[in-house]
Amino acid sequence: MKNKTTRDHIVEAADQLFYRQGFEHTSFSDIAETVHISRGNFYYHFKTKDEILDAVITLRIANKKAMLDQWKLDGRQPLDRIRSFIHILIANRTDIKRYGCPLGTLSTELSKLNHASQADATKLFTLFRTWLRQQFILLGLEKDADTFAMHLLARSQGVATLASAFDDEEFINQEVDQMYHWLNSSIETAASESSIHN
Amino acid sequence: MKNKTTRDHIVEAADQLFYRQGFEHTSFSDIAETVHISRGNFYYHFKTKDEILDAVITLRIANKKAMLDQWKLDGRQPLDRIRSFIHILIANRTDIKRYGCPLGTLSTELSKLNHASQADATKLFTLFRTWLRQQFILLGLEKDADTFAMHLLARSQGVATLASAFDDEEFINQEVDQMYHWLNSSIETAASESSIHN
DNA sequence: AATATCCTAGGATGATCGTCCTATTTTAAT
DNA sequence: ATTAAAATAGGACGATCATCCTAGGATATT
Repeated sequence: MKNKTTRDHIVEAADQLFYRQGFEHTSFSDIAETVHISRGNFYYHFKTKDEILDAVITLRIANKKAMLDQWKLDGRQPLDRIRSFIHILIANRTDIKRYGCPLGTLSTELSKLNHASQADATKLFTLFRTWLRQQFILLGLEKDADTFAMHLLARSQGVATLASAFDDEEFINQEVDQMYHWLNSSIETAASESSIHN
Repeated sequence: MKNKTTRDHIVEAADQLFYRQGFEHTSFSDIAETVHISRGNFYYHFKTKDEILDAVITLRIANKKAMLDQWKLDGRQPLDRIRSFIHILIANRTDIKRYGCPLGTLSTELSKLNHASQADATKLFTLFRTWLRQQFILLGLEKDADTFAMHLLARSQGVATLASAFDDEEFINQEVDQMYHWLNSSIETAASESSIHN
């Protein structure tokens, strides 16, 4: 494991601050203070705020990719991997309750700012969408794979938003249970439909 | 219908701008330009930006209440009223695709800003939550009324966020259809369970 | 040890923002 | 018609922001 560079520290601090305070509401000074670095030093590593944003998005994509890859290395099967995705809401429930979903809130904010990097933020969604779709395909649900993927993304998103608005952690548990049930019944339905046609 | 005052024009312009650009990203000048009013005149009507925000939230609550009341005046029954709620996603799909959900995006932004009015923004959610719960109770689903209400809120929220992120209007149609089905089957399930116990 | 490159610090700049103040015009009441 | 109040205009202020610049210190290569 390489030693972290100043640049790494900046990006990680910005990542957290953008998540907790939002991109626009986070200033250079905020990040500099967090990293214990002078504002001037900043400019050496990042010429503009947009460059930091790009770096943060790149970092987030890399982190999420690494997480998905790790699940595969752990030997989890497709169904279990989808369950792991749903379980993210539980694992991160404290942060989600406080700050919402890191994907959705950034995407929404950049959309309102009409920011050039909004397309990059959407790539984070696309990463999960493509990955979820692939898992459903591996389960033999090719026909509805993308629909299922988008459905799960949307529900996770909604749960995060409302859990944050109502400051309600129990709601996350409720909805996660329902999503597990939905997953089981979707697979059963598809399996019985398939057996009918065979 | 009373003539609109300058104050009304300001609040309506702010309402739209906060929705499209976000609260923080909208400046006094932005609103003043939209209303064709000098920045100075502004201060006469609203001493602080937070006052405008409060007025906007109050307006939104009033508008939504009026909408719900109208449905009742139209003679719609509880089941149909819930369908009308789901249908909002279709009716406002163009705006939702572009700017997301007006409730969720404001609530999320104020949460990140740690803004004092965040609790008021949540009242908008609570308005729908309470109303939906009441409709489910009228349908005889007392036990799960609040769970159902929150479930519908969350799904609408998620649909809006992803439709905006992926700029995908068709996804809204897909999910709305699924929500209609979910509504029917939830009612059927509850009815059959009730008949078992009787 | 010399030197070039990397890294850091902190102030300067111009723009924008929310807020405030004061002067002028319009409207309403007597 | 006179006068008090409401409404409007536009500039001023202090703070904050992203960005830029310059000077000095650290590090590495030779």
